[in-house]
Amino acid sequence: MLHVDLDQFIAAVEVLRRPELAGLPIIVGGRGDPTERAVVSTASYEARAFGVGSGMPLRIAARKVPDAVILPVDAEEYLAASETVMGTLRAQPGATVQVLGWDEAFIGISTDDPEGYARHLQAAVLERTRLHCSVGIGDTLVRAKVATGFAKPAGVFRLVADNWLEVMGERPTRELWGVGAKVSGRLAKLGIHTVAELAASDPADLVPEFGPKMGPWYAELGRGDGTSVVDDTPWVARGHSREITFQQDLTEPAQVDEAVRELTARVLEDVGAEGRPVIGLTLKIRYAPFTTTTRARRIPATTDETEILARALDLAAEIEPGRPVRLLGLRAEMAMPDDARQGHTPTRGGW
DNA sequence: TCTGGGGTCCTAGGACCC
DNA sequence: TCTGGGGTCCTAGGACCC
Repeated sequence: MLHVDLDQFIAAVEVLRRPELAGLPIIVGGRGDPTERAVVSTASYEARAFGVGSGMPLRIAARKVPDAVILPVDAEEYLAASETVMGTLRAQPGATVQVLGWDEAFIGISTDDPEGYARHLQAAVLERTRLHCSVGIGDTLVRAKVATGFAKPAGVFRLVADNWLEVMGERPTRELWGVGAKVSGRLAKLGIHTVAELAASDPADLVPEFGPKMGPWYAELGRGDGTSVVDDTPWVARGHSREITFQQDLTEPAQVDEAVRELTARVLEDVGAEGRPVIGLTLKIRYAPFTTTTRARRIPATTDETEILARALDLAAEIEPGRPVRLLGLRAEMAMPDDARQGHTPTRGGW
């Protein structure tokens, strides 16, 4: 299968509607105001050269790149561009398309010439959207996904069982899809630093550290193994959430109360559009300066918005009085239809 | 330097039941 | 008084991804 990933997607979409920005260091984040509390969503390659990356505070990014063009996030525009890209991929005869996000998808296809097919896809996407993409070819989803990293920008790379260890073996485990900073550190404590070492590890040896599911799964990941099924079953969200970072920390209970009403209204916009009952609520609380905690409740299934608001306010009542609050998030978990796809990427998280 | 906003899934531990 | 063994459900927290 193939994995398609648009190059610097958000920045590229911004350049499409403002061609004069081509070649400039572009930073997209928040409302585009670097004096506000916000972080970078995407930086163009020109801005990345200054050390700016996703997740960095916008204020810091602006300091690193004094000449940067800083733009607000325009989710609707990116979603529209994404739908055109995915539509182009789905229009390819014989292609099964599993969307992973705005700018990524797996493509299941049967072909004798995957490189040729990859080039064909790139040309089709470029012609339809004027956007460039990179394509990874693999014999598992994990290998295809990792391959795309070697294809950037605008290239094609093949990673299969035969060359997996040759290409990835000496690289740190952190480069695997699903291994982050924490897990790579815990693996290192077990003497496992490289992908080859992880691939050679006994899955049972990882169970005490990572549990019965994750332990063996990491060993499999080290070998690049896993599913090779591209699943285009429509995705059904398990829940919807909204977060607000306050420009000034909240100190009064009345402010918190008002914020929870606002959050609930926003979450219900998404939930209400689907009409599925809410079965759980989670309130995320970030106290200043930086401790995050959650309060969760399972609730009797309901679509009654007054009832849901009352439950959200119950959770808010558990916020420690007098402690400044910097962020609040509310997540509503919804009942799942029986035929919904269960987990559609080889890793938890993602889309 | 000071940390978005949207998601998914796993684990540990306690409560509770038989 | 001391306390099995298995199971499910729930909450809090952690980790990762885009």
